[in-house]
Amino acid sequence: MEKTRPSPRRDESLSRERIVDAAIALLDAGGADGLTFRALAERLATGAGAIYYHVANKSDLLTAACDSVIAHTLAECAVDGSPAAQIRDIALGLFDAIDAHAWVGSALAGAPGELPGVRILERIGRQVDALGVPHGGQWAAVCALVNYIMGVAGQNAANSQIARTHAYDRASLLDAMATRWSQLDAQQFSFTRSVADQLRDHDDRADYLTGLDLILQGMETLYAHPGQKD
Amino acid sequence: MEKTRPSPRRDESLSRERIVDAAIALLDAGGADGLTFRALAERLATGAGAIYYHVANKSDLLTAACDSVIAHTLAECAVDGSPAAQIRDIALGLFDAIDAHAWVGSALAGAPGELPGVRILERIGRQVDALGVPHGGQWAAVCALVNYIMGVAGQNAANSQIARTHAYDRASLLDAMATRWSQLDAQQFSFTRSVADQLRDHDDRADYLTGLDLILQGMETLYAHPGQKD
DNA sequence: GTTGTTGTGGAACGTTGTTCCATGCGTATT
DNA sequence: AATACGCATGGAACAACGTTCCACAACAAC
Repeated sequence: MEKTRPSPRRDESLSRERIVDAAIALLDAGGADGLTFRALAERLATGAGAIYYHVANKSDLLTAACDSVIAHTLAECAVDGSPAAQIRDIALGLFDAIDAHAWVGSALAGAPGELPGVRILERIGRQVDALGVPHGGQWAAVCALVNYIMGVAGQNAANSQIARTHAYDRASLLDAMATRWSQLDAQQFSFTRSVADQLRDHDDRADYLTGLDLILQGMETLYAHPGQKD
Repeated sequence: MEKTRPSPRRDESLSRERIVDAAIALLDAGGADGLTFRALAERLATGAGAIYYHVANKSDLLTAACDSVIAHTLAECAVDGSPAAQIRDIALGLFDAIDAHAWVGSALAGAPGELPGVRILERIGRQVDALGVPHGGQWAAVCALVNYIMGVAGQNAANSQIARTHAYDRASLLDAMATRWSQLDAQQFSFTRSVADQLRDHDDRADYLTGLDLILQGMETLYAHPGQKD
């Protein structure tokens, strides 16, 4: 039986929601390392112990913050259009959300099977079903899409983590990486050197979409389905 | 000018290689949290300060340990067969390596653009080129493959991290997750519930390969190339 | 033997997540 | 109205971590 909250002592009393909101603010401002129980306590004008009454531990808090962002992101994705178009819309929405809140990437990667990840699985799974993929192949197909998205998310998270700790911007980070790549051994790393230049001014978002389309195309080809096109 | 090492004081003196090997042993035994400068110092019968003379910091050490595993793994992959077959071989080799040393997954994800990641990029890039993908599409294609592999790696790392801290084995972990999924709201999470059962006894490796083939198939379809089949 | 450099070991510092507990406030009971 | 109870709070304390620092040992060169 749910007991109605016995009217908090103040209107500004502590609550899981207020804690999660403050955590998101700290994470957005300081990256994954910006979330600290001490900073959180200060921002909420309380002690560290009080927070633990509403939140199990840091991992729990991080997952809750992540879930808040994911839920809001998915709520704003289109619910019409062809299945493939919806998948692209969801994937792009997630990309932009993770780009804006890089910590979401690592939080998502660190909490497999938890609510935020499940939300993504659900939304993509429905569209894969609508796409006509046979039941036997749905699990593998959805996993492929989700794993790809998570992989990109992880890379983005790591990149902006590095950018933050080194106080670089994205451009100089990529430039430094491209320079390092082009100094590699010519024989041992011929391919890497050949793409080092493209690294400098490539479009993350566009490449992301291209990769997504590769998977979607593979699904369409392998699970040949009746007619419906993008 | 390279100065020849002035003959170390002992044969069992400290060296970067010995440190990295000890780090790998600790990581294999205790997961990503098992690597500690104190534990490392104890195992090497020295102090923490001495280690810092050979290694810049923990991140540097972790990347070096990761690179050692990746380099050895890639060295054992087949160098014959069709490009697609070689890509599968490389991807499977990486999967097994990360399965055996789960910490490699997170180390790889946390060091984008560093040597271990570049090794993977290079090996896959060459095969994508051999596959007949036009130069303009190679970067995106390779990124798609690598991102997918990294996504799976991250998930595996997170899963075995959880399994370790909760002292679960893989089976009970998946079982607990499946149970949690099947208790979700029937309307809001219909797809997730429909695949919850498949979660219990699915084959990670097989699903991984299926996803990989999805991408390879997409590449074959989109970048239609002359003849060569798997 | 003396000097100088290359490595070494361990103490110390600042920061973190987490635990613990004395205390305050609100509600219910008498 | 006074008391008692329990939810919720704030902050002190603890163990562990990465990292820095420095006194000093081992070897090489002279």
